[in-house]
Amino acid sequence: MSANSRLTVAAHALTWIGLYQRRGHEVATSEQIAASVNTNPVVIRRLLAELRKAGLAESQRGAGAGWMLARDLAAITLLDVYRAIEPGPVFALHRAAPNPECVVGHGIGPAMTAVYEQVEAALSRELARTTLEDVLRDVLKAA
Amino acid sequence: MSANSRLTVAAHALTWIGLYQRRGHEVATSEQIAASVNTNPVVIRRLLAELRKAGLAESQRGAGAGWMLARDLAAITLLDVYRAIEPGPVFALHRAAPNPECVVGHGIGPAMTAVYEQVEAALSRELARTTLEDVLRDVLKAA
DNA sequence: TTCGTTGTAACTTTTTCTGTTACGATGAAG
DNA sequence: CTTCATCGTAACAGAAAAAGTTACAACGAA
Repeated sequence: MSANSRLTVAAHALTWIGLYQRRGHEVATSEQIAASVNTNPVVIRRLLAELRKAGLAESQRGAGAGWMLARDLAAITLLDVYRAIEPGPVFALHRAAPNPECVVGHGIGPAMTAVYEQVEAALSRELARTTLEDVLRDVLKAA
Repeated sequence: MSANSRLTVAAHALTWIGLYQRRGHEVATSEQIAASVNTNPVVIRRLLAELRKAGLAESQRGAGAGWMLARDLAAITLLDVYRAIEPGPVFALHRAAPNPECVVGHGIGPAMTAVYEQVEAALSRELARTTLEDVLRDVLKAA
């Protein structure tokens, strides 16, 4: 599976902002966040832009600009983050449509789709069980 | 998510072999299977080679060669197939290690790993609930 | 010996994520 | 009303994996 790190980085960024704000700061810059994640600030801005569209983050422009949480860490689940940044499903059907004249080729798509929907539902239930507050608690416990 | 169709194609191939054998044939060739999946025979051979390593399929060489199931369709779950062809996890941690001097950068890896293990477990449970016999039944029902 | 099929290497194409550079837009501060 | 730090975003390069393709040696039943 060509796994990606988008959910990890998004959770990292939001958790970082949450902790930073909890320590009395107004806004966090993409450069600060990128320094913690160890990546390029543009990568962070792109991800946070998607999270803003989903109503999880907010940004200010101009001098003293930066990023804030739109809601408390406890009100953001990993499912919220996942849905904000991963539009596609985990499993895909055939790249090219299978032979419709073959019984299996004809029926396999709907059959697998039904299974994949159950899998996505289970995955969603699991991601919904953890909030970013839980993540931050684990992070601070490890320190 | 960079979804891939490997599980779909593998399930398709095994189900096709199962149905073909059930209709009285000894072996199925990669060319026949590829015609149903609508792909290149080498793609099928590569996938089936991995399934053979996992003990799900068998092959004969020489003239009249081809592929057979190593066990009945009812004894193969989608989890078996998934494990045979997908070595990696669904979610990845950071590509480059985050800043270890930052509290979040230091603790986020273990925290997310714990979550991802729960997610993979849920995904496995769900895939284990469906056998290829179930898939074939759905396929034939749709015909 | 023939011949159809597997086994596998090698290469190309496609796709997605990631990293990087560049620069206009914004808006608070002075 | 100028300055300047930061966002917003386009554009492109690089990396990695899946998928497609070609080629050919190895095999083994007939």
